[in-house]
Amino acid sequence: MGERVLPRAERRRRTEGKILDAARSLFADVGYERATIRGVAGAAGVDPALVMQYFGSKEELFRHAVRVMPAPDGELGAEEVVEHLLGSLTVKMGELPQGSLAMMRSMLTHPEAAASARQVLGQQIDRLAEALPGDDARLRAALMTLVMLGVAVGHQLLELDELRGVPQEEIARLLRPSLHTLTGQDVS
Amino acid sequence: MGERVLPRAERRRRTEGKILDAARSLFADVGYERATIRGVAGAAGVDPALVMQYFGSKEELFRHAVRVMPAPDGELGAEEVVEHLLGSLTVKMGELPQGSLAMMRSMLTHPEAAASARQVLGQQIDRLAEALPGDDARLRAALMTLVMLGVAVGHQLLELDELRGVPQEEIARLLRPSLHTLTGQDVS
DNA sequence: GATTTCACTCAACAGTCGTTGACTCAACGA
DNA sequence: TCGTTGAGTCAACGACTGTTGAGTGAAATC
Repeated sequence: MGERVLPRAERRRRTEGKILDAARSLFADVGYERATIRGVAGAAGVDPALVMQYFGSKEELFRHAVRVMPAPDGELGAEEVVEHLLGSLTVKMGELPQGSLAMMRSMLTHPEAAASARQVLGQQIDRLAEALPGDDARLRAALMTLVMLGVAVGHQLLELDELRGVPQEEIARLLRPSLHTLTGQDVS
Repeated sequence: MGERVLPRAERRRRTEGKILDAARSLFADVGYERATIRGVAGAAGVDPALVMQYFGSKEELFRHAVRVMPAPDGELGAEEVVEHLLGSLTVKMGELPQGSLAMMRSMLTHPEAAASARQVLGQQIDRLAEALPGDDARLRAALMTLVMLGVAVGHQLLELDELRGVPQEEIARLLRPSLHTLTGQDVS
């Protein structure tokens, strides 16, 4: 057939990619503890020993699988912060990168995933807080972040019937006022 | 010492209780998959085989540990629904019953815990929805429930620094307007 | 007081897991 | 062309898991 002979470096790259894809998918589906090296290797069409040879350990494989981008930041106004959050919802409802899903799926049971989640949420909170007025900005930023986390968990991981098939625009529309009141813009 | 001789039935009851307490605590701390029968038995000061003899299997033990009360319902107005939610937050911030914590901890990785969580959240949503006006009441009820879930997860399970030591009244105060806008009371 | 019941323990089985070392064979450099 | 590198496989080890069956001794029953 069209079986081209690939140079070694390229072949290595592709195999590593297949393993990482399989790992991300499995971690996202069943979480860290239920995902097995054998399962990942099987899904990638590869021997389990190869996974170990490439990534060293299951922990390290997980670490590579959930590597998360450092969030490109720019100065935002308090107003557009809400839209940015709702935008991240849009991406969350569609195809949230499987690496993030894997991290979220495991964050309640795998200590390292929990630490990673704390870090990601923490810098999200930091970004929000410095765009919000008031001295309890951090607390309100944390609550806004957790609102989004709750919705993402309910939709992506628990797959609640009430959110199934609901267009993200409608969720964003309903959530917008709630997030807006948390910005502390309006005087009480 | 004061070692009274207990009748068999009473002794059995106490031992089962110790096992269930240990199970709830361990399930809540590390989740279903990382909790072991040996760990539960050790914490209860009992042989692992006894846990099996009493509860049949690890699954059954978990089922008994997370048994949740059927939520005593009464007809509520749309207004007081928010206060009821915030009240459940109060209990969530303090000592949410360990059984519920165990269920929450495991809901992302253990399929049966996920099903249980879906059921509990579902009936919570139902209660809310029938107290809310509008035809998208169920969706708004689901979002309100997920808001609370997100806060509970962030505080109880992830233990975010931003929420550590924050009195529940302040969280309730900040969350109240957000939940209120989700009731759909105000015209747009 | 003899017998039965039952709470509880001990030791082991069988399966699965992460991990490892020796091995095969094709691509590479000289 | 020949030795070397490295991608990939195979079989196994040791640890840990849920689970089980036989066994022990004290409380319950007669």
